[in-house]
Formats: sequence, structure tokens, C-alpha cells
Amino acid sequence: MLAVLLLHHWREQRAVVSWLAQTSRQYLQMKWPLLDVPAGATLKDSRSPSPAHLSNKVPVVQHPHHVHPLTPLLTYSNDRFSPGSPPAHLSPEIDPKTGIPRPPHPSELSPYYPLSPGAVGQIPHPLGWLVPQQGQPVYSIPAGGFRHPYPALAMNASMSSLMSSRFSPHMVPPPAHGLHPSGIPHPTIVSPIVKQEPAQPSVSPGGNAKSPVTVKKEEEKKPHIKKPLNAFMLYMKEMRAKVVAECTLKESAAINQILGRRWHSLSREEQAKYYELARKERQLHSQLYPTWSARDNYGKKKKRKREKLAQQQTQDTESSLVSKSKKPCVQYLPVEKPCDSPASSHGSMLDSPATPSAALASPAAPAATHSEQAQPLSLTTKPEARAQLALHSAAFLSSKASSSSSSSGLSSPSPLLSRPIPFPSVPPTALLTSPPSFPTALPSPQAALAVLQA
DNA sequence: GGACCTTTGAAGGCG
DNA sequence: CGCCTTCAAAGGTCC
Repeated sequence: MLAVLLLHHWREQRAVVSWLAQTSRQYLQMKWPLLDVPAGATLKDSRSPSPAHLSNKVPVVQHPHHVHPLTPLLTYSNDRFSPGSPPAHLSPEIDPKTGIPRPPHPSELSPYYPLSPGAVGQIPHPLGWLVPQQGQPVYSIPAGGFRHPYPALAMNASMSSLMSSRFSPHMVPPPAHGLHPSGIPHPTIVSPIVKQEPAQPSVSPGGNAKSPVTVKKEEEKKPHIKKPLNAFMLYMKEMRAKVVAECTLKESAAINQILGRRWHSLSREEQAKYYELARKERQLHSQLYPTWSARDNYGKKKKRKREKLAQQQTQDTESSLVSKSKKPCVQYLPVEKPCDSPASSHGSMLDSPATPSAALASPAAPAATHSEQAQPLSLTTKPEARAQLALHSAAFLSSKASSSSSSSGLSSPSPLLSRPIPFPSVPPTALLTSPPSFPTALPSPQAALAVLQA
């Protein structure tokens, strides 16, 4: 009799598990349409709590994009961050003085870094960490997967044990030298040498003088430890695929503009969760790379933006009309119109605070003012348009970098209005009174497309 | 192949 | 302290 009952109970559990797997997969596909969620990879088998079993389900192939080693740890829990749920994690962590979210207590990290030792040596497949942990929906992934911001963080024993240890700071030693000294030709295993590792013998901090050539070679060998993603970057990562799906756009410049506006239309709570994620990511990054500095990456990108900016400033000062832009006139933002429509499932735009102060006063959004000021200007992305702006007002061109130009930028006649095809941006005056309300201000998508094609 | 475009935020440097 | 610069992601575009 007992055996019959147990069998029946077991069958019920199996049925529940099966149902959960199906519904979870449907949920994921609904939330992230572009997300290719293979059946069976969505829900972790409840009978096998350890993710180790995923190794059998995750194809051991190199993903085109490396997976963020931290992102899977940052379980983007809708349960936790649901707008309906009180953002209790926010208020106590916001520094009332600076308005900047304070570093969390070590214990706060536990829900966000649920990676278990089962991931040791495993490819951090997107769907691997997509499996809800502890019944939580997890952080979304873009259609193309994530790149690997921290190459040296490719899952290894020390890393995974670090994560499995709930990331208690006192248990976080510097990353062990040689993430995979075994030399396993695993695609995700990158150069194990971490720049700042104090225990790294090759660094020889003891003062073992090395020739400049050797130092230079070692410098080249050092993996590029990327900056931790900020809140907006995390938001972009999550929403990019969605925007691309909605807009059939692929150009990141346009997508980013859309995302930038959507970012501002997010409610305080919704932004707060990304700030929270970013804060945790920064903390994790700082703990993994204690000696890493953002300065280390300076110069890694051979950007000529500075030169271009300087050139542009020179042009502005000289009122030069010559456009030396390499790119043709690209109307990014008109394309946004169909995408920023209320059709967005985000819904946050409609839930935006009634007043900018409500949104901008968010302690989690310290740079909102700057962003809003920059928004009107940023709408003119074309160098030609910038040249036009230079004709109208040089102050506009520098308004993004100058916080004192807000009044002039908002009070001056919008250069956008002088453009042949005015972008349906938020009127500058609207910026003073209310957050962007794109759906009502945007013309029809057809008109936008026509404008774009014109 | 690499820089550029675009977005916001973080961080470092400088005056 | 404020301002400026750089970098983080991403993919099309251009050189």
C-alpha cells in the first residue's frame, strides 16, 4: 500500500515536473521570442538539483559568443525584481548621501550567484544558466548569446567553487593562477593568465626585473579584462534581441538609440533592478580582479573618437560646414518609431512616472539628468546633422558634455525641427515637464519607414 | 580587419 | 568637486 502511494506520488511529481518544463519553456519563448530554447533545456530536472547534469544537455561546442560568466550568475529574477514586488533591495542599499547604491552585504549576493560546482569546466552555455534556479526565472539572454566580458573568468574550478560558496567575500581569493593549467582545449578556456593575480608567479611582483621585451610580451599575453557592465549595458543586453525582433533592425546604433529612450521610459523600479545587477556585477568584478582598474583598458581600443570629437569641435569653432564624415546619412531614430510603439511588451513606458522628478530622482539613476539633456542632441546622430547643428548652435553640440548647457539646450529651438525630416523626439520642453512619451509622439511606422527610405 | 556609429553608466585623471 | 575622456555591448557600415 505504501509502495502504491509512493508510486502515485512519484508519478504526480513527474507530471508536475513535465508541466513545469513545458510552461517554463513557453514562458521563456514568450519573453524572449528570439531565444532558442531547446526542449528539455529549460527546466532543470528537479531530481537533479545540481547543474552538473546539464553538461549532458549542453552541446559542447563553441558558442559564437562567449557567455558572460557573471551574467548567468546574475539571475535576473522576475520574482525578485517584479515591479509588483516591493523593491526592498533598493532602499536600504541606496546611499542617502550620494544616491549611489551601496555595495551589498555579502549575504545579499547569494541569490544572484547560484552557480554550483557542477559548472566546473563546463561551457557556460546560455541555456545552462537559463535554467531557473530555485524556481526563479533567470536573467535573459540575447538571441546571439553573450560575449565573454571576462575571458579569464571562463568557468573553472576555483571560479565555480567561488560561486558555489555563495560568493562570500572572505572566501573569494584572487583567481587562482592558471584557470585551466591542464590545457584542456576547451573553446571557452581562454588565457589563464590574469593580469592582476597576485599569486601569479610570472608577474614576479617581488621585483624580479624583466626586460621590457618580456614585459611587453606578457602584456600582450594578458587577457583583456573587460569592464563590468553598467546598468544600461545590462539592460541593452537583455532588451536588444527584443527590440531587434520588434523592429527588424540590426544596426546597433539605431537599436541603442531605441534602447536609450526605452531606458528613460523605464520606471524607477525597473531601472533599479538593472542598477542592482550592475552593482553586483561590479562588486563581483572587483572581487575577482581586485587590482584591476578601468584604466587598464585605456588605450586597448584604438578609438579615434577623441580625434573625431576634437575635429568636430574644431569644426564647430571654425563654423566649418565641411562634413568629413565617413558614414552616410543614416536616420537611425525614425526607425525607432515603430519599435517604440506601445506594442512593446515592456509596458514600462506607459508606467513611467508622471513627472521627471519621479524618474530622475531615483537614487539608482544618478546620471538621468545628464542623459535627458543629452537626448535631444543625441537624436542627431548624423555627422551631417551635427554640422547642421553647428550652424544653428554650437552649444547644442557641446551640451552633452556640458552639464551647464541644459538650460540653453532645452530652451533653444530644437535643431531637430530644422531638419528636413524632424525626428519625432520628445520635445525639448517636454523634457522639462514629463518623461518621454514616445508612443503618442511618434508618427506611424509606415511614415517612419518612408522617411528612412527617402 | 578594424574603426565608427549609438546609447548610458562607471571610473579615472586633471585642473 | 566638476569636467572630460575612455570603455563596456552590439552589429551594420565604411575605409
